[in-house]
Amino acid sequence: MARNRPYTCGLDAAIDVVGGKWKATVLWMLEDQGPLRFGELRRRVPSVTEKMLIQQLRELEADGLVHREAYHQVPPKVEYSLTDYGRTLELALRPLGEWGHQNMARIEATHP
Amino acid sequence: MARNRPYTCGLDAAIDVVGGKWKATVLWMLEDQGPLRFGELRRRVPSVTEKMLIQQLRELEADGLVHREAYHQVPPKVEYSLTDYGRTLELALRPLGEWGHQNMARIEATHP
DNA sequence: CTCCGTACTGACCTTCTGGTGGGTACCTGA
DNA sequence: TCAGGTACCCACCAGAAGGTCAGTACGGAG
Repeated sequence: MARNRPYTCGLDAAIDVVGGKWKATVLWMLEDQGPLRFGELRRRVPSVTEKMLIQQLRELEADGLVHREAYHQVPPKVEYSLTDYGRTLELALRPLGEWGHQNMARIEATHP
Repeated sequence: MARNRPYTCGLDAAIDVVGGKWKATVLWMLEDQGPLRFGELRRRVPSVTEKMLIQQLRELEADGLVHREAYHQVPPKVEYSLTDYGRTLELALRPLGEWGHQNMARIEATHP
């Protein structure tokens, strides 16, 4: 995402954090469906590529929104979950998600 | 913004609409400071370029979020304001804006 | 002994966003 | 006559975001 510092308002900052193409979806999934393994997450967001999903997860992890738990097994197993901080973001995103849900038809119609 | 249809959740759709670099700020300004002329808007969002501001306004207008009122005068005068639909979006964005405001220090620290 | 599944990594390429620097038309005031 | 202010438009370009395709390590199944 294009950085825009210093932020003129909280909205800038928030969009900076959650503006990646898949981040909101990942946050949503992790809140909605509990901790998920990498592969599970991937299967739930069908059109995302592995590289993209990893990239977004790494960024979310670096921002402290997502926790990564690796189990040292073979085959490898890694679980992703929301941190408390991540949960506060998800909460703040709810109204926006509902807005999008309610207006989806209109958005699809007017938005190129 | 990168389109992501069909949307997997309302959040996708909403971010698609509001994800432009300056859109949230413009929405915010128009709600907060009433109808504004092009030049006023420009002065309130200092780092935006004219081209970008116009582009974002056009898109917001096409999405039905912003109303454009041109007065046929010389020198030209154009006023931008939120539509009712735009106001509902602004409302849905509030919690996110507050989240960003409250966590701005953390965001600036952890976010590259 | 080769193939499968897991969770990645890296090189490379394409698409899109945002930025620069020019130009337009019109009237006003100096 | 000529600069100044308004609200734009257009061609071009740089860099970031996103995508494709290949490859890695490890053990178990066949």
